[in-house]
Amino acid sequence: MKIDELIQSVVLEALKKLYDFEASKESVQLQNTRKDFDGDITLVVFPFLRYSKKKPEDTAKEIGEYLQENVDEIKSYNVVKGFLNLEIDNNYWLGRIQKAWGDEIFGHQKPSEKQKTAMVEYSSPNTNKPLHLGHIRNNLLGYSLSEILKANNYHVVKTNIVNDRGIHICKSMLAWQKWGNQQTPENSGMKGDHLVGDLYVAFDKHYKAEIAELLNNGMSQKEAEDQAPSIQEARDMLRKWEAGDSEVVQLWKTMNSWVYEGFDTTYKRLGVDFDKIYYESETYLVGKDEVLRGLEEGIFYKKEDGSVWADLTDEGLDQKLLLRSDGTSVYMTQDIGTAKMRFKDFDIDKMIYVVGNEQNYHFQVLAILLDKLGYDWGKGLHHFSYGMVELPSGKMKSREGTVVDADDLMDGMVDVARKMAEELGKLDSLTQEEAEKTYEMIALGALKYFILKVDPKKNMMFNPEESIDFNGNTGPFIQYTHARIKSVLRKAAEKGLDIKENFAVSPTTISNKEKDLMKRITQFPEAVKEAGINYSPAVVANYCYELAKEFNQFYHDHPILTEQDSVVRDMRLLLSATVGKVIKSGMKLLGIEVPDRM
RNA sequence: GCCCCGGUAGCUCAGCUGGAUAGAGCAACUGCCUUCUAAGCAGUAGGUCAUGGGUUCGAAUCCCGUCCGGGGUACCA
Repeated sequence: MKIDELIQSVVLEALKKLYDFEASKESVQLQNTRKDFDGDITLVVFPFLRYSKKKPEDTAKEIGEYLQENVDEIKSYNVVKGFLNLEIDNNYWLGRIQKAWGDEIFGHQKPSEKQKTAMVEYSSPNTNKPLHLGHIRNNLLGYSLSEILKANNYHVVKTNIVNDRGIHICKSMLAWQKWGNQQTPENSGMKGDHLVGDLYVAFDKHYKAEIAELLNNGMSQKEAEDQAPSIQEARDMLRKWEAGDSEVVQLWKTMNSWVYEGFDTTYKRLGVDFDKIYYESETYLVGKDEVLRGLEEGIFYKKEDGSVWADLTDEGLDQKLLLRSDGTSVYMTQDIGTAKMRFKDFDIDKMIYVVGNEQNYHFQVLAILLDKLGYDWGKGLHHFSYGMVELPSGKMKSREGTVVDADDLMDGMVDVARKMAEELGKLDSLTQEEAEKTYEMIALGALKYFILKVDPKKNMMFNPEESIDFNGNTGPFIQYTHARIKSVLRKAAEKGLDIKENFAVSPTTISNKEKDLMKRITQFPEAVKEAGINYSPAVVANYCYELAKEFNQFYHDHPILTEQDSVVRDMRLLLSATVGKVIKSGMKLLGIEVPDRM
């Protein structure tokens, strides 16, 4: 039994014996003792005063006395106001570390029979432009959340819904036909998604020019936007696509394949992947059928112009469009179809959508609509709503060219990592190839940690000039700590020293810093669990940082290999090895690799 | 207008379901490499937790108002 559970139950016992009161588990508030006080675990006694009818100090003292007598691990206690600080025997912490080192899956829950299936949708790009910083946050969160859920005994299916059809891709296709000069990724050397993205921008440029001309000729803004030849042609192309025009469909397939190749490269570099990919072109008709069924069954209604709507005023919401008057489907229609297909394809217990908070309303409505359509899982959909990434210049806007491109960003960070490492002369002993691999690892580590350490729910600021940091509370700091540990372990191996798990030390030879570090390690499973419950990779990120920081403090003033007392040396070696293992394991949950040297 | 989210040090962020004197990093200043990796460690300075009320033994945390910022809001996704 873990020490806090034990203390909790003995506290309940004490309350019964001392004050004849049956308290609830929840009323026993245990927390880690603050650094400025003596002790390891603190019991807050304020809630018990009404039963003890004594002063806080006296109540704490009585409970403290009882605990010390009945819990072997409690060495001593002290009372400060209403806080009962308990000091735990050092050997207890050492025992936990010895156990943790031997535990293959320390921090993870054992996979069990009654594993639930969670499907996590993330990434969800449009196929008309390359991935940018906003997608990066999405991808990193989705991937990390999946890893964290796996560690919490979920069977996870990572999925991606690719928005591969619609007016946006037609715009790029049209631009290619008119101004593409037969360019392909092969003959231009361009990454496919960038090539298509540039065409999209080219379309927008021409379109804008046409609008300007029409405005000059006295047309209204709205009319001009509607009448411009480019947009007319794009719409025409979309109609042809929906009609299955072979030439259009062929071009569509070709250009999408360029984009997918580009995406794959970016995904691979980011270290994310998917178990199942859905394409909107394959789900939108399913959604349309569902909407039409809803219409027949009187769940939805049709307006005079032919458009189909849902009335959500009973739910305190508005009317929601489901099919346009021309019969074409909207985003909501497609999402209904995708959801239905997923629940048909998999035995899903928990469907999680990793989508930005700007779509909170959309997912609220989606859940209600699916529920109305008779799907009992509808209300159970979970929108993992994360905040936006803001730039110093404000919000990112594709058309205004203020986006930070994902590939460019990664390239830039690798450059900085390389420069930094060269200045420090850190990787001179490595081969060129090994060094490049390490730069990549550090750059990605910096980027991923920077994004994941922030509470997902909150908007965050990213300054491309300043946010690239490798010191302090950063990924590379944690990676560096791991490399340091590995270095010590290599030297230990050279000296023929093994990591021993079973040994006893005199409790007094464990320093405060060593104990702090041991306590921190034991908190890893709680951090993983909390991250799973709250859907928050940030919990794991911040834990890893605290652990690394504490290790560095320990490392600074505790010799390991040069320690004369062999038992103390073994303990420090074990402690270091365990920290290294936990850092690696924790960072893996964030999708961050850690190097053995840097 | 209405709905949702946020406001903590100059900047970027922690602060768990209310608990002790509000924590990190960056930036600034000061020390520490003949000893296991200085991408490190130690220290100084920096705060009316937007603001006004309320709830209670106790509020950055919960409730209400105000101000500021962001997002959404019936044929974009």
